[in-house]
Amino acid sequence: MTERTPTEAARDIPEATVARLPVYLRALTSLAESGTPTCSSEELASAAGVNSAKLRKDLSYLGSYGTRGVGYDVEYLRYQIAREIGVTHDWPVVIVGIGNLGHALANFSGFRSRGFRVVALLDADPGRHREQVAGIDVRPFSDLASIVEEQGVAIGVISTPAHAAQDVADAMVAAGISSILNFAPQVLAVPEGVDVRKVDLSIELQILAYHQQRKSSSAAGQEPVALDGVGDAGGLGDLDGRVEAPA
Amino acid sequence: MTERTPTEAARDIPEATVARLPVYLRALTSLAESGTPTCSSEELASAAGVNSAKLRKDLSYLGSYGTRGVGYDVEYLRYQIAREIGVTHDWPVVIVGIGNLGHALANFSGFRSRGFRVVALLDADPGRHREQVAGIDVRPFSDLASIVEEQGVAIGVISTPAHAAQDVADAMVAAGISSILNFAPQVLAVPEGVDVRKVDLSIELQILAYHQQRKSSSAAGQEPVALDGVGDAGGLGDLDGRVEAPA
DNA sequence: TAGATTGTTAATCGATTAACAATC
DNA sequence: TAGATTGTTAATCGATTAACAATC
Repeated sequence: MTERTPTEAARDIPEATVARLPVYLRALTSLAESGTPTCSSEELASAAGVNSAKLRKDLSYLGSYGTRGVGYDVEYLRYQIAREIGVTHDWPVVIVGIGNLGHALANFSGFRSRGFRVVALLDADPGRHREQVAGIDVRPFSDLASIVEEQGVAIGVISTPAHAAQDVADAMVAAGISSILNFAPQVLAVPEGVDVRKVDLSIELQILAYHQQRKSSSAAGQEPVALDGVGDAGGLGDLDGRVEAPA
Repeated sequence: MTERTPTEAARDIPEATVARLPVYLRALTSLAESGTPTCSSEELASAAGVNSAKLRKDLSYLGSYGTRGVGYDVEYLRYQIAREIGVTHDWPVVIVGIGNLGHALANFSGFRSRGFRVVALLDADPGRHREQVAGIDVRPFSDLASIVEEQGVAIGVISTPAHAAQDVADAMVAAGISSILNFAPQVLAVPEGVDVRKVDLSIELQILAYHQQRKSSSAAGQEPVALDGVGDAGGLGDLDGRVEAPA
């Protein structure tokens, strides 16, 4: 809880709201492209996939940008949100780990169009240093520090295998990066003040599987297949107390 | 809100807990691989990147799988969590949209190793139907329904461009899929009972940018700025002073 | 037994939601 | 003015956390 000066105060946007602002931004961009000059909280909420009470509450943390009885000016609100998020200017980004996923990320147009500029692709494997990906040279990982300094990079993306991720994170932090997007399935330890967000594909699928399992009353899928080695972890007591009551 | 029979009752695991179970599972797998037979809540929590109170509270929703004074049996707890999530058996999965990201997903080993089996890759572009990706034929999108039926697919992954995503989702739902992992930057409308999780790369970066902006005193990603140098955050009305309510 | 650690309680914190007064 | 819609309030719900009694 850092103290704020009165001038910039009033500024404590809840995390849940911060996470939705980019969704609103996208919805507004879409409305703007279709030529809609104005929208109600109901319309915008629906385009963003939330309810209107939540939308209005969220927007209220930014200020009063609507007009009662009328709604919101699409362009105006869009700009205000973009400014709040910080995407009114360019953010240079480095991507470390240029395997399949790194390739996809480097080519991802959604970054560029939202103010994120990929300034370097790094990989520890010298075999990849001859490649170009998305028109950008793949360079040695050891170039990280100089690139970060020269280009003022604050955001790094990790798309290496899990075993390399912590080392990469350490190097990023040492180089001055303080925001990391981590795609490696690995918990990262970072110092206070460094933000890490993780995107974990297999975790997302597992969450879906959990709910799916409950929907299909355990029926759906196939037959239970033993998890390597773990199969009889519980032996008899296996489903002991819990006795599922499945099919 | 489905009614539960008494035998399988007691089963209402909070969403926040469900989302962490896969993290615990991974940490336990890692401990198991390193030959650790037993661990305390403190150790496991640290490996999973949460505090131990939260871990114990989470595990308490599953049952009492630990031993006071001792800790948890790694293999046993691992099996219990795997069973709870539903990854003790195989989940057939289809991926629709085999561009850069679809390629990466098809090749992602983390799926396979966690019980997700990619049974088909689909793309609407006939130009891609000759390809093989990760050893799997790319087939026409129109094959979706028959594949879902034949293979009992319950989970679908969408990695198409945004404009195609809703149509793909509709087709998936019509075919009988009721869990969708959506990578397209598009809000999906689906009927009650269908679960959608979204992974949105540019939203993640925007959330990082928001916090980064506040860390680096609002200035564009320029100055590296000391990590704890947040004290000065805001400079001097730097952000055109947050002078809200601009009429 | 003495030491260790779980499982649970209760307090706190943060997020969601419905309702409505303010006001365009 | 009358109708519409915001911004805010207050109630509710869910998640986190510290503390500790239970118990191995």
